[in-house]
Amino acid sequence: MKFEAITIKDIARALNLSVSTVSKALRGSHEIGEETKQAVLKYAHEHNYKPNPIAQSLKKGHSRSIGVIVCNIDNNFFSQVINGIESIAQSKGYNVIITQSRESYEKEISNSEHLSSRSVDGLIISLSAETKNIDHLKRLHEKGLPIVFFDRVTDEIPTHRIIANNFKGAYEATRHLIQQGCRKIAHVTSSDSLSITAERLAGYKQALLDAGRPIDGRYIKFCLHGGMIREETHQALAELLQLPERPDAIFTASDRLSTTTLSQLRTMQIPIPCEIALVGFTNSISADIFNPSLTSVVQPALEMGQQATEMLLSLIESRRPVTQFEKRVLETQLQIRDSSQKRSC
Amino acid sequence: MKFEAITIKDIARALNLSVSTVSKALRGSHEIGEETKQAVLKYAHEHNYKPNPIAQSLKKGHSRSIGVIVCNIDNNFFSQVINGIESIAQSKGYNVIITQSRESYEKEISNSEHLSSRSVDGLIISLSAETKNIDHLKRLHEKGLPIVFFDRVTDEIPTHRIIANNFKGAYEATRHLIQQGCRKIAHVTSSDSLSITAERLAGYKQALLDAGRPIDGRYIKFCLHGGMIREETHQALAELLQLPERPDAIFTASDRLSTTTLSQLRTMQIPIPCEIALVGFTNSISADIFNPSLTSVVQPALEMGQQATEMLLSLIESRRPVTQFEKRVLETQLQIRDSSQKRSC
DNA sequence: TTTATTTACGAAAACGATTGCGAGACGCCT
DNA sequence: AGGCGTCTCGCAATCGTTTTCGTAAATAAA
Repeated sequence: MKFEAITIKDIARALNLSVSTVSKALRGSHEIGEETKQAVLKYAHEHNYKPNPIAQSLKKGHSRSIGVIVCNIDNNFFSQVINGIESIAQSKGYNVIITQSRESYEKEISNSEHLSSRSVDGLIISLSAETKNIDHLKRLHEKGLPIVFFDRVTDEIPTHRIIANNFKGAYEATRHLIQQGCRKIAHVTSSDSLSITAERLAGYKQALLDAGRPIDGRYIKFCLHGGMIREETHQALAELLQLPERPDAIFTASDRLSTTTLSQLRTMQIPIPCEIALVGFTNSISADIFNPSLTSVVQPALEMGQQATEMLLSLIESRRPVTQFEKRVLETQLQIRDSSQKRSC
Repeated sequence: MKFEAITIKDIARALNLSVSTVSKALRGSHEIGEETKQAVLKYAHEHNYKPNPIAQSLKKGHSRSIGVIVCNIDNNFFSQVINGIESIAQSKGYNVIITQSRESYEKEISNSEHLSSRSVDGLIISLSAETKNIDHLKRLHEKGLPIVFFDRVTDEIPTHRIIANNFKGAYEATRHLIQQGCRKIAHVTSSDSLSITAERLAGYKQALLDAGRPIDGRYIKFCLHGGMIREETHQALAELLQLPERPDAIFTASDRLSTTTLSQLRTMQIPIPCEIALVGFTNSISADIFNPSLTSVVQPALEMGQQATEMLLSLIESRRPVTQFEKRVLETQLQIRDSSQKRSC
């Protein structure tokens, strides 16, 4: 099956003009007479002519499309970011090609190469949990592909970055738990190679320090797959619960980790918040109907996507090489709900 | 900024060959000597040559990419479907371009035209809630664009379709509520122009009829935006609660509708399931941690995406025009949780 | 030795669009 | 009338790749 569309040639033939004349008329060139121009425009419109973007891309050397790599779209944070990306991209006439790394280093590489060879004009990416080496992105960047990092970023590549204030978000979450009277606050987080992990961990630690609490490594658990594998989270939880002094609060550092933890604490029939208080780091739109409703740090995901796209497009459309790079930090918000409030116990 | 890649020409020049020879060597043509072939392959590999897919698309008339239109990716059902689509597409070397109609007829039109003019080889689509007229898709289909419908389908276009067994899913959900002893079962559903709405409504009605219950239109509420607009759902709920005989159960027919309804019943402090039992139609991975955990009809979303893609690819890759079209129906599953179980009251 | 066949490669057109340049046609000026 | 500029338009090259066809040389067959 083949999709046949009307081309500039068809118009030229029908109107007995040359291809170049039609092309110029379509673009409103001054070198085409008003009469001819109108005729072309009229015919084109009547026959619903749409320039072939493939041909245009080939000719112009860009595709007016941008690539996105996230670990998983089945995640409220990322799907909201993508909404932001799409809204800006669409308004500026860019296509968005979304791919998922599924937290796999290999897939991240193949996706990035696939996208670049598909001539995307730029890339918006949040690193996978497995990614420790970013040579594949360096290569592309050095060859001139504009890249913007969001959320899980790296400073090894000189380009724009945009993240949430993970440190502060984690700090506030932890401080909140402290204020609730929790004494043993555990932190369940993702792969330690991720920037967000380090930032959130630092916020957690600082809050403890500022409250004069000790930092105990046994209360910090890394889940390399960020909650995507239930057993992993389950294992981490089990270890926490077997500690001589059981934690009376858990601060989870990612979307999936938060829901998985909540789910598993419930199957273990551990009362939340009374036995264990819980604060998540999630953009779930359903956090308020969880049982118990989940206190969480939420990120301005939509805005992050929008701003990332704006930064990328400015890179793409910049006439001269950009040398000044920005690192934007968006504020998070702590939404306090039942899962962390000890006073009701 | 410009992304410069190595081309077939560069190889030709470097090896003192003609472009055509290089091209053939790269594709392993028999008409190229083994020695030359190896030299080309070696050089290409060493310089990380990647054929320009844009040029290939232009030449071959297809792009090895498929377009997807859903109303919203920020929805567990659709993101799971997309996961399915991506998994198959990627394994067959196809790119996926995802767009969102956001339930808008206008956006659906512009997206479909954008995609087709971007030379996608095929389209996988779930209709928007606003869509009543599908001439825009008919046009594309008649011009030869392969289309596969899923979830929200139409029979006005002769092509493959894949849906869940919405009738049966709704039937079982309603029957379950009847078995729980509910006497006044309301149905909150989406726009009545959607195929899924009609199918689920029919299942709901049939279950009532089979139980010898009357069907009362006042207990059926249509939300044109499918829960995307809170006020709309709120309004529907308010009307239901003001009925002389208040419903003692609600069966919601879509993902967002289910969470929104649950959320709003909770803010109204109506005990679930005791005052009102609730059954949703959702693929939320968090349904078990809702408060109360939500009984729901879940669709095999991943499978639906996979099969839709397989059907589309068979259409795309078919040598001759396909005239035999399939309508696949996948079974749903009723996951019974707390929100519908009256016995604990 | 001549003719047929195979092997190995190159020239050129094509995909659809863009664009610099050249060339008629026309009017205007001196 | 000749020269000049202006206005319109077409020619042809270009983007990177694929593919058809042609052709030279090498080999096999006669």
